[in-house]
Amino acid sequence: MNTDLTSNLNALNDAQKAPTLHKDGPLIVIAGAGSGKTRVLTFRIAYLMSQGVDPFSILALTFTNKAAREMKERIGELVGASEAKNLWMGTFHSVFARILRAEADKLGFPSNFTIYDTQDSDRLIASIIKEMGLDKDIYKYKQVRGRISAFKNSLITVKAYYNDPDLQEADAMSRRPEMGAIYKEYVDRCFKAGAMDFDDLLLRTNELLNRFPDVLAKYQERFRYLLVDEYQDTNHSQYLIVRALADRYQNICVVGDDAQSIYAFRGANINNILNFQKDYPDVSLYRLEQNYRSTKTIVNAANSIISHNKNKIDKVVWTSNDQGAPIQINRLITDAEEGRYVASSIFEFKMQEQRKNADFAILYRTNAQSRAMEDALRKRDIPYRIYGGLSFYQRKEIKDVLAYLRLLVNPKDEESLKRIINYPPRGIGQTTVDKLVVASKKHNLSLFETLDRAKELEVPMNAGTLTKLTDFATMIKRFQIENESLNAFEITDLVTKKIGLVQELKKEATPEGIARIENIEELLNGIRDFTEGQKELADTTGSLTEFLEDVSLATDADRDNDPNSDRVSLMTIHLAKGLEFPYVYIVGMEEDLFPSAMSMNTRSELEEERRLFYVALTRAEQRAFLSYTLSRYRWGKLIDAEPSRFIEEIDPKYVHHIKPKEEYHYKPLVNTSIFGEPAKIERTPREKEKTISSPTPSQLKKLRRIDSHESSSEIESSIELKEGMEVEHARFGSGVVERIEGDRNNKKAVIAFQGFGKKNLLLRFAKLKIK
DNA sequence: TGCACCGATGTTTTT
DNA sequence: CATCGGTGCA
Repeated sequence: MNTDLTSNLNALNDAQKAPTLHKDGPLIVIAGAGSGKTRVLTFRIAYLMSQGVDPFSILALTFTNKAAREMKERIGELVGASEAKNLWMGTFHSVFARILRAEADKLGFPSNFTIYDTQDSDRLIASIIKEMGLDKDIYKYKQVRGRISAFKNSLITVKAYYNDPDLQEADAMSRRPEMGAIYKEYVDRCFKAGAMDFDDLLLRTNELLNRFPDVLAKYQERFRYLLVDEYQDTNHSQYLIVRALADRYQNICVVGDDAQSIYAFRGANINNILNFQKDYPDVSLYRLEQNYRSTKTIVNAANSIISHNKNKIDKVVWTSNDQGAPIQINRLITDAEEGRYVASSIFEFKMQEQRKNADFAILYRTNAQSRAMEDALRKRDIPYRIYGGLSFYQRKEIKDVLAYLRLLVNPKDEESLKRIINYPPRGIGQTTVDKLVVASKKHNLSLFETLDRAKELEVPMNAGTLTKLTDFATMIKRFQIENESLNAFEITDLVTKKIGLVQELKKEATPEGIARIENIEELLNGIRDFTEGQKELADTTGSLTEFLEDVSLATDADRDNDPNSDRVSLMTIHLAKGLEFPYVYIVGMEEDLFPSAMSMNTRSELEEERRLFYVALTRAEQRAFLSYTLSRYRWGKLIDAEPSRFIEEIDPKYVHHIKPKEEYHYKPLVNTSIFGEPAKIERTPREKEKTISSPTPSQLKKLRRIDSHESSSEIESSIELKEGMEVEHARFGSGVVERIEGDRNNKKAVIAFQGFGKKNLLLRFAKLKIK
């Protein structure tokens, strides 16, 4: 065995070593948060390779592409990068998209099939509803899409739907008797367009493995060792794929934590992990319960939260780490103030404890909450990076360019065609498109083919329009020919130049237009990097098809161009899974927001929200901060809020309620630290709530007005401080200015405080009072 | 057919 | 508060 590997293996604890060294046969690792789950997976793969297992026969399914990449890197460090390269690692979606490309013809799909994203699906469903003449208020496309997605994830095909009277009745009962018809039309249209949506990538893989035993056998042979990370978040469709592939050799290793199952809304079935032992009677079960990540306070507080759930595997996560600081709970008036509090707090910790920006994360339940945080961070010049939300590839201008590329790779792609047929405007309007759709149905041709042959098919339209159609078709066909001899970057460059999109945006000369041009340039850079990167890999060609697949399955977290830059991370709790940060702020701890109003109807929904909170809290290594507001902007209106029930569920011995300082709001010129005196806690937060005077509605209005003004810190920046001055700091008490350095916004002062020693404070933000 | 404007409408979470 | 779809006019 590689000596590096041996010495590294010795660094594992016994509980980690056991599953790592388990060679053949099924095993399940129930791993508590922060217990070294990823380590076990990486070492296990490295160990298998050291035992002579061919890397080509190992398939590891991870939850994100990023996780796969990082794991591959770490394995590369253990066994050598060239060997590690041959491992198959990725998300279910990306791995099986590749397999489906190779086998597409068996299912009647072109090998360069398009992957429809959620937006494509929505548009298609909306147009089907419209074409069928259904009431769009009853058939809401998002609900319909959700229903179809649920069917697919449970492997209910159109045929199965029609064979199941219960399903049909359920839809009829909810006044949607045409659900099956929409489902059928949607599937047909996707097929005709040579397109698969996200769910199809799994459903069609199942179809492939079920219908073609030889194909199944091929991949069973190929992937003799299977590893699945985050197994608690697999849905039924994924579960069946794994079971089918593992059936022959039973070398299946799944790792997960039932307490961190947070994807039920997209079909994840927690029973997959709860019942794993039933599926594989010979299974070895390993538990990792020692947490290496967090303080005792955080681990125990998290345990106290999850104990409120009924449906779980019993385990005790523990740690030998220090006790650590209590979890701070802050009450703020508005969401804007919450942002300011977080920014101030981060700032103070940076100064006092010499922390980097990257040591901090702000986690929230919904993407919309990021705005208040961004505003506050910007005001304090704290660099940050947002993950998720509207991802780069979902921006309009990017989707427009990509639509051209998708269309020339797969001319049957109806959604892409509709998107760009008149963008930039070329005089082909809705009426024409509608006529083409009708004709394409009549002749059973794709939309592009119909358009291309509009004349011979005698689609009724005037000569001018016909010419425009021909011009468009000619342009696309020219791109197709060019594409044969160009790589992904060159063809994209050509297309963006030829369609005149950039010129169009330049003409606008608006800030948004400029930003869009920059985005398109960034896209081009991204494609160049991609083609360069692919040159080194033997099994790929750097073709447009591959790039488009990468793009459609990439998440924003994958597009991290400078992972080393020092920034505060902002993301939803869902995206934070698997990550860790020294300091974690969990904001918006309010009823109806977290837990979400949509998830309080059933016990299981509420339990999932609670697991989500568990995930959030266990991201923290050293300190966690919770905050809630009394009112927050939602749909542009100020809504009253109530503290989340989850706050009360934490064992009170681990929390510390920060007493709200009203002066902070009423007199922004007075320098008060947001960290006031520790509140004495004998009561639950909700009881306490009553004793602390809540602002009256008119006061609230006044607060809001102050709130919308400049933050107090900016006003303070004008204070002229000189050496030798005596000052008062809300936290450090009184002190003497020893030295002033820096200029303008970055003016700093070294101040000797009594009892706290010397501190270097940035004047712009330090809350100082001159004595 | 294209564009500017208006009102309705909706927000969980993501591959 | 955004975005979307619909409407009405050039």
